[in-house]
Amino acid sequence: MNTKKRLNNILEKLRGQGNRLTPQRIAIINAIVEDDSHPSVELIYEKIKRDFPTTSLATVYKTIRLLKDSDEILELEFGDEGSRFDGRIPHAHPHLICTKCGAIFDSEMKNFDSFIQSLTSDSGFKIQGHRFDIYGICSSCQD
Amino acid sequence: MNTKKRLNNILEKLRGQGNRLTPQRIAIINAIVEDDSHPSVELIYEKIKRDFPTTSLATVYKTIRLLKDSDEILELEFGDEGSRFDGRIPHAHPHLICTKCGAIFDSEMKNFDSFIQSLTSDSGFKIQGHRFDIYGICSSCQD
DNA sequence: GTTGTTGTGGATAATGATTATCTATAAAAA
DNA sequence: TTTTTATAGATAATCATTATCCACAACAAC
Repeated sequence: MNTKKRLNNILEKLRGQGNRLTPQRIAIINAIVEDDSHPSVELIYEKIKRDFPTTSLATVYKTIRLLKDSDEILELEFGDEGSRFDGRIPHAHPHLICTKCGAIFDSEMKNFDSFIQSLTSDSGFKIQGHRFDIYGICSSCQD
Repeated sequence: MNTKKRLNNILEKLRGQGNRLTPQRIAIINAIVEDDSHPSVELIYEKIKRDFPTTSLATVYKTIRLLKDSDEILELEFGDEGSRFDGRIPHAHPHLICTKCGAIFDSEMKNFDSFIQSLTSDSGFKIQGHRFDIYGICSSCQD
């Protein structure tokens, strides 16, 4: 699905839940959905302020929360270093994280869910989700 | 390696690095090393206070930092909910986390490192480590 | 288009786990 | 025993995130 279509789908879903579609909100959602770099809150905030200079950081946080509650983004928490967000692939999947430049890359793996199932089959767990981060040095930073 | 032997190994390593072995420090390290429940800072703190009632929370944090810097414990950060610690298996490995009772179980998997290598072989990453948490309901909580 | 209702934006205080700071004291060496 | 200096304990500071407040704008009804 292309970005514009996904944006409209999300806006419609939110409207259907009784939320108002303010210009700031639309701008924030659009910024997240079109960005595949797994941006931080601060980065989204800076981008939005170009068009809406009076935007508050709280508004960014509130809109992100809205998207999370609707399962339209994936939050990757990093403790002290704050969170990064995946607005393109909202379901859990492995990420490759460069410890040098901070870049985050998606690593879609077919059958990853079934892999987890087999890994945990003898544990008696009823699996609900996961978080899989792989740390290393990206190819660019190795040069 | 049994717990007592591992405790002595850690204490010797720390002493060799010029650190002093205070009774509080030994007690904290022992508490972490003998506990396979992946305790929180607060839990360790409460346990230590039984024998050393005047212990400060800061001392627990400082000792944990010491162990981390020596790669003798694994910290599992959970953002708001604080950290949990694996003092038995200090290297990265998958964990099963019960979203109902909060219990954390180890999931040692042979060849997990080579699995990661194969998963990331076409990414150009030089792998350094990982974090793999699997969320679900443990067998006890399903009853 | 106008009006009325109410959810939202912006500013800022509050939160809470973790860290930094400071000084008396205890660990280790001589 | 003495001396040196790292550590324990108490507490303030930090910082990402959340809560709170009210003026205002989004949307529905007319």
